Amino acid sequence: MTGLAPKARINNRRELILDASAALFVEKGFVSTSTRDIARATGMLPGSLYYHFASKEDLLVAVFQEGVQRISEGVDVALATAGPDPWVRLQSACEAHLAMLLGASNYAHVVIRTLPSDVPDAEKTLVGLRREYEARFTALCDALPLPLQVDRSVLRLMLIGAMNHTPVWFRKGRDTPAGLARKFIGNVRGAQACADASVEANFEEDRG
Amino acid sequence: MTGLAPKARINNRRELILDASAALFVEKGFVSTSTRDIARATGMLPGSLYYHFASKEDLLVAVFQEGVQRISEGVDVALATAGPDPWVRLQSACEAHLAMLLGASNYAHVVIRTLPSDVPDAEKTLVGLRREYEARFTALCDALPLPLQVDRSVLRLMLIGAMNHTPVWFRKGRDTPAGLARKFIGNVRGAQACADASVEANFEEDRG
DNA sequence: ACAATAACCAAGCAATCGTTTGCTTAGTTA
DNA sequence: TAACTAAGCAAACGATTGCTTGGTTATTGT
Repeated sequence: MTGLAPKARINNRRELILDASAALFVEKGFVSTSTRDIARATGMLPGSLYYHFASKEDLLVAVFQEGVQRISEGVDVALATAGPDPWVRLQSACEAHLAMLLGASNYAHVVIRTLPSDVPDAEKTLVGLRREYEARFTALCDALPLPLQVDRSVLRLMLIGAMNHTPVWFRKGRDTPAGLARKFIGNVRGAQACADASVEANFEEDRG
Repeated sequence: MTGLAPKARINNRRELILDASAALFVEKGFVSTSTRDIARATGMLPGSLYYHFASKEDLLVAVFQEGVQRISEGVDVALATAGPDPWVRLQSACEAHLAMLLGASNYAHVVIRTLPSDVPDAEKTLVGLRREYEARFTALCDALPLPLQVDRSVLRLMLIGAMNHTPVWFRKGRDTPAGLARKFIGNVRGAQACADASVEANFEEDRG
């Protein structure tokens, strides 16, 4: 009777709780979201949440984890069909990242909106999860054909900062994740752009 | 006896309260900072704060306002001695912005760390203040000699996003605001860099 | 049919929240 | 010295917070 895994009952509302929490965490932030808010959104009573999650912070960690997994999968899928060109690969990753961040999934948004230092007890966990994800961009930037004097680390952090700031100003309809990814990469291609300038003007248009 | 302005007593602790609040808002965020935290940090009792500020939100607005003013002044001063070159001017502005953000002044950090949507009642005020400041970068980016197809608005938002993300990863000693500004601008100079490549390799070193 | 348990409700706990109130003290002005 | 006020203390207000506890329902395997 090791019985750790709970047998799946028909209606497992765990996911419902996670969905509602993700939406609320995006809308009001973690600290400003009360367990009663979540309970109300799921049609339960506050205490009932604690059957599924040990604490409010555990709930955040679960949402955060799900967010990291989804955005990771999105990027990985994009990279799997991106071809060999380093710049195209980076742009594809950015497009997937932005699509997750600006699209319907609240989970990814929680990951970049939640400041780990706001949740001291879970800080290390969250930072670790995020770093694990961002390692993808480390690899992508290291693979770029860049002059030696370019600080790839700064380039990566620049891109990540720029992308994670988009939820503040993005307006659906005026921009698209694909369009932004193209402009972002275009802006940092730098010297490369001189050589092979308009080579992929057509590549950009068959997406988004 | 219109007497709206309070006569200055010797020890006006308003600034002390603002300083302590700014530090705490940076460390723990606005929502997670209690009025008791602020009171303890200033050596007062919680209620005494309300002699100086009508509400906790008003206190935030005051800190935010001070932050916007300081970072604006920093950028304006930098621009006043930056010369005519549009790229140099932009880089100087970025350097000043980063210096404020990563330096000793907590006020500037509050401005970029506080998500206005976390404070619904003061949201419009904060957004307005921030936009007024960021207008400087709109002008700077519009002045850049760029190919027509470059979206200056996205370039600006990219830079701002990248800069405002630096507090997350910046390590004093490993980087400097001036160094980062140089790298940031270098990364987005793009096609320009081909033409006048190493012209200002010496310009960068006499600062920071 | 029966025991087991997943899933939830109902109620309330102690702690903390932002804020208010009434009063005191120190300093200024007349 | 008397009137006034800036500044803050002491104490508590009602509301909200995350969470616990004990009981209830409904589904499940046997």
